[in-house]
Amino acid sequence: MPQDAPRPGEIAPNRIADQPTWLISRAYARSNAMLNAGLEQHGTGLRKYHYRLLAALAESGPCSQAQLGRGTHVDRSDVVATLDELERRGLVKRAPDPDDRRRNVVSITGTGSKQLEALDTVLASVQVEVLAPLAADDRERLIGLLRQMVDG
Amino acid sequence: MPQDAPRPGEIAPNRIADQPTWLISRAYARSNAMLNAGLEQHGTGLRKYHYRLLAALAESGPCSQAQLGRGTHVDRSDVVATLDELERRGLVKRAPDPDDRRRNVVSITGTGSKQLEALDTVLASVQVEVLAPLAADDRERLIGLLRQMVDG
DNA sequence: CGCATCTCAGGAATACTGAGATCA
DNA sequence: CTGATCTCAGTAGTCCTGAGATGC
Repeated sequence: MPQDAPRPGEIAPNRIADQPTWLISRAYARSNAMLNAGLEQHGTGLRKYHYRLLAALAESGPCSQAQLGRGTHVDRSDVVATLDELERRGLVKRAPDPDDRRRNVVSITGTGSKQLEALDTVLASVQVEVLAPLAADDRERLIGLLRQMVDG
Repeated sequence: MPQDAPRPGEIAPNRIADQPTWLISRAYARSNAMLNAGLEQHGTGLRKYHYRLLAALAESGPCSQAQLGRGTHVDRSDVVATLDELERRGLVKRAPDPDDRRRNVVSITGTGSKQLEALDTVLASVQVEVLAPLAADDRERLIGLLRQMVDG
């Protein structure tokens, strides 16, 4: 059981409570907890990195590991390990690129697409859960502001 | 050198790009990078946890380790290790609580307060940097929405 | 040559769990 | 006895770095 739930009358450092870095960190912890709970509920042992790579592959089609890493912000080193895992489960395939023999062409398999669909369903409800405290128009507003901040 | 900078024409998974969990994760990565850069520039080797505990102590006065952990969302186990480090540097003091002998009363020292002041200066500019891509009124809006999300 | 790609080995900070000893 | 506190030991996932081998 988590023993660190805030209590009435406990210290809550106002000095940092309004700092964007603090709020973003809190938002991330919250969002991540819900995301991990969703992934765990799915029960396949797949995690954030697996999902990111599968989603990118499904959307953009087969591509190299380097492209995959850049598009999903997964480090090149972790791409290798995550793809090892996905390949072991038969969710993706690696094949040498005949046009550039440095590269692997990674593609999602049929099994992988099915897994991804199931994951998408679970994670869509996580998105709703994350934004639940906000009114409908505030959700769009927050998304817009965040996108502006990370893109700019 | 980071090789994972996005390139024009590279895959950018739209399927997940508008998901709150993704945006929050991106925002956190960005904010955290700036925060860590600020802390490193300060050059004392102090990190997020050290700062959180120092800030909470300065604001709320001496308190127990459990209170400290709950107020700052630092795990009880990490509170111990972080306080060990802070105490070793003379930035905080631990003393047994005469009223409840299970507890330590933790307080910030003069040296600790000075360090905290310096950290506050550095980190204040990080806050500005994090919000830089947004217009002035959007910054307030984002802060309000985030607070609402993490509090609700 | 420089540069990109894939892989491996490993580090560092974050976040957490379980258990034991102590004490209210 | 129940439950809180402090401590220790250890784990897991995230994020990152350096270096080697290969190929453009």
